[in-house]
Amino acid sequence: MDSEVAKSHPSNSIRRPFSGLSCSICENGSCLIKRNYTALSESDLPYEKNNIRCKKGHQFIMEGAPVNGLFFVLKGKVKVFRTGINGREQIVRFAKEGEIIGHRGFGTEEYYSIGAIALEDTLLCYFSKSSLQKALYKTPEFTYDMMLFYANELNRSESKVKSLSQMTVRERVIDTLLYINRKFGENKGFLNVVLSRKEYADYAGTTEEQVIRIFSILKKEHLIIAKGKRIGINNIELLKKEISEHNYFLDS
Amino acid sequence: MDSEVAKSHPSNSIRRPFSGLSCSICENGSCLIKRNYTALSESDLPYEKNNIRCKKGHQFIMEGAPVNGLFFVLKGKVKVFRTGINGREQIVRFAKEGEIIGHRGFGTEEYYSIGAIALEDTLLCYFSKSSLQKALYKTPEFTYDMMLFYANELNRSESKVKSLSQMTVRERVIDTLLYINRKFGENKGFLNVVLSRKEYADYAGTTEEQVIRIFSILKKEHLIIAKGKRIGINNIELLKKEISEHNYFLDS
DNA sequence: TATGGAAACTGCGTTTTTGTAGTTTTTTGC
DNA sequence: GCAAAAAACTACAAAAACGCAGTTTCCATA
Repeated sequence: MDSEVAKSHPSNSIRRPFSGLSCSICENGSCLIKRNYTALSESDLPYEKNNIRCKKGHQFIMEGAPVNGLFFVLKGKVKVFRTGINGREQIVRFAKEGEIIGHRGFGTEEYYSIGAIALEDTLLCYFSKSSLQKALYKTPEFTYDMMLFYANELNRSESKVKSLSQMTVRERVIDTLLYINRKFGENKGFLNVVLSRKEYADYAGTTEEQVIRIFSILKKEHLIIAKGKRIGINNIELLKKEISEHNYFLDS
Repeated sequence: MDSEVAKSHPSNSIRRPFSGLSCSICENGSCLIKRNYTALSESDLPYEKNNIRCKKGHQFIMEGAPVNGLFFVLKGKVKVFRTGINGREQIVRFAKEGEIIGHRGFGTEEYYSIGAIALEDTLLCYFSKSSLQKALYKTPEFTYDMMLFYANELNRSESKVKSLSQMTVRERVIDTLLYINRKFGENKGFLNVVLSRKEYADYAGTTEEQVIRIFSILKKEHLIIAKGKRIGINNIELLKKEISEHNYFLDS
């Protein structure tokens, strides 16, 4: 399967770099990287010894720290944020198993412009900048995939620019709920991740009180349900319809 | 010089793809592409016959049109936008000589999510998707540069997300003025591009009236001057200072 | 340089969003 | 399971942003 994907190279299929890295392999201590890229040998993209286990709440990337490489999420959930005006937190995105963290700093910046915190116990794999550059240099397929990955992230980011500049707060909160739903899915009728109202606000670009107010209204309208911190989406079709004019970008 | 840049390949220097294409060459009819990428031959990235001359106000990319390639701005100024809610226009970015237009659609989308209009008489060079993919496939350096270019755009876009979600309208308008100043520069004390108040608003994510109101205030505070549509920045240090907490990303 | 149309401007009322402060509910650690 | 702490909630007041409608200024063109 891997080789088949690799062969189809210059294509428009959305394929995430590192999609060939399998979690189970790294979990059992000795890590052999299952590769998409047949041209890569062990020495090109060596497995770095420091697989990192993060407890819930641990911040493993600090804003402003020098960029030495990037993280690959093997297992768990992560929030990526930056600190804004008056220390107000801006959540850039959420990440789960199979995604890359810290790639924004890879291109041109010397220091991380974001911080990253584990939302639950999380297993990470770390790749140094130098080993990545070696791999990129040697493997056009890999570089091409990285390019597409960035292009995709750019689309998602621009979609957010649009929503922030044109949607009402209510719409942005709904948009956030749908994003979380796409990203983490549901479990027994509730979103498969527990976030505080403030975290919803920090992603939606508003305040905690606004989120609380709008959640209250949505509950009265039977569009969502809330049991404490756990939120469930009752009528996803109506929610989608409400923001359908605004073509939000699918980012599962 | 070109070959020296090309040799330094896996580096973090910000180098725009196509930076080796020189405007003067294309202007005189017969176009020989001056290349950064020594590995590329004429057949890899052929010069497409349709160099396009756009009159001021001409829209050369329509939203929703199929993506067949991308445009390289040889000369002139362009605004890139998308139409949002209630037909409200959202200006995504401005582009000048040496920049790429339509690259967002290149990655994974089949249709342009943006439109592009020439702000003045503009000369464009068009590259088809297929010839680009061939060139990308063959030339890791080129792909790497494209990757960095996307990474850069991503940073700029995320910076905008931050400003939209955390700045006041006044701050966003100032931010826009500084962006225009960085992008197009000044000429005899005035910004080197003429935009309507509505265009400033569409970039800042607010309304025409707000821009007018804030321009009035800034004039009274002697921070800017306005002679009709032409805007000049009087005290750039104070303006920068006002939004200095918010690390806006330099995008010249 | 006169003129018609477009853009810029202003004041004011309305709506939306935010902030404060105090109460209730939920979560967490022992 | 209990108590303390944290988070969620509510009502109200304040601030920010918006939209309309009418006026003035600018600018391209005849």
